[in-house]
Amino acid sequence: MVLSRTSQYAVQALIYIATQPAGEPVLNRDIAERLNVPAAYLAKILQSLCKQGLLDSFRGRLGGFCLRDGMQKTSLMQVLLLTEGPDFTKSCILGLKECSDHSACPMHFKWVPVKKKIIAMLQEMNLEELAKAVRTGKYRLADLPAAALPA
Amino acid sequence: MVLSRTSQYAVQALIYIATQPAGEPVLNRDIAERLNVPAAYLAKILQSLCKQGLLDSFRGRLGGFCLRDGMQKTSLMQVLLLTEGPDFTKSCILGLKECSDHSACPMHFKWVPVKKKIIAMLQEMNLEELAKAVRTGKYRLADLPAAALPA
DNA sequence: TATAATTCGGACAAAAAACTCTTTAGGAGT
DNA sequence: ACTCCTAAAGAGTTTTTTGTCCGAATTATA
Repeated sequence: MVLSRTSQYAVQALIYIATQPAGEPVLNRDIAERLNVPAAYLAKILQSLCKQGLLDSFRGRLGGFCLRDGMQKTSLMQVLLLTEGPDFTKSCILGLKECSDHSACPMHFKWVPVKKKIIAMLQEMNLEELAKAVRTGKYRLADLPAAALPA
Repeated sequence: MVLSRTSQYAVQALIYIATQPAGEPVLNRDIAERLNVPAAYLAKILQSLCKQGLLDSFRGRLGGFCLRDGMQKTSLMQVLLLTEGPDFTKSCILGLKECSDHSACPMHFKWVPVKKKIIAMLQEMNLEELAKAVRTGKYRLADLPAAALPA
């Protein structure tokens, strides 16, 4: 019931970045502090998301990470396809290499409709919306009291 | 989308054991061959399931593993609670230690109903039923052609 | 131009998960 | 009693995931 830690950090960080004023780069260090996750590891994850086109990065003073233009509405599904790999939704729950309607594992026909629900849920949540809900104070992004929010 | 390999092996093995005549111990070696899974590793998993009360084991000639009496109807939920641990269903999808209706992560209220579907699915599937469906040839347990079945 | 602040890249380390090997112990058949 | 077949147990190995460290490249500003 479970995403890899890498995916969890990625989603948390992306939502956090989306809560911040667009165009102003956010420091890796600040994200890491705010989310209470290892900074050096988070940096790797963010760098990878840059290469994959979700984020822009800027070096030097006033540097940091921003959502790339037009990526505000990226769905969690798209994010997880990047962090978990393109087979994220494709694999058999019991690990069979071949498992389809035609030749199925014993869980297949119960699992497929549930998996569809999961996919639908992930597709209907996007960074902008989630960030908005976090900004209103409705939700917590980390195991810490909601941080003071920018005016 | 996603069980640990350990859980996958456990479920596959338990269903396989349930397909075999009750009371006749099944050899670890045979299960491993049938499922195409590392035998020594599978043995550890089965030993653990013994300690946890799901299986009985017998040493020496005519030894092997059987479902413990009365465990035929064990649900996949019960199995996964053993293999994935008791927090299997309890943890936050974003990894927050505290995440509840009262103080939620941004995915919480979308995730909870989906999680309920998953849990319901896992609770309504039990070893006996699954084994029966496999015995009829309806489903495959491994990436191999369905094995010849005992008369 | 110098400096401080940042990301980038690669190597490294630690921890967890997956898997193996070897030895011991127990039970069945002869 | 002896032998063979099995699981049990524990240590060890390999692979993957998670996490650290450090030096180099880049940029704003004084």
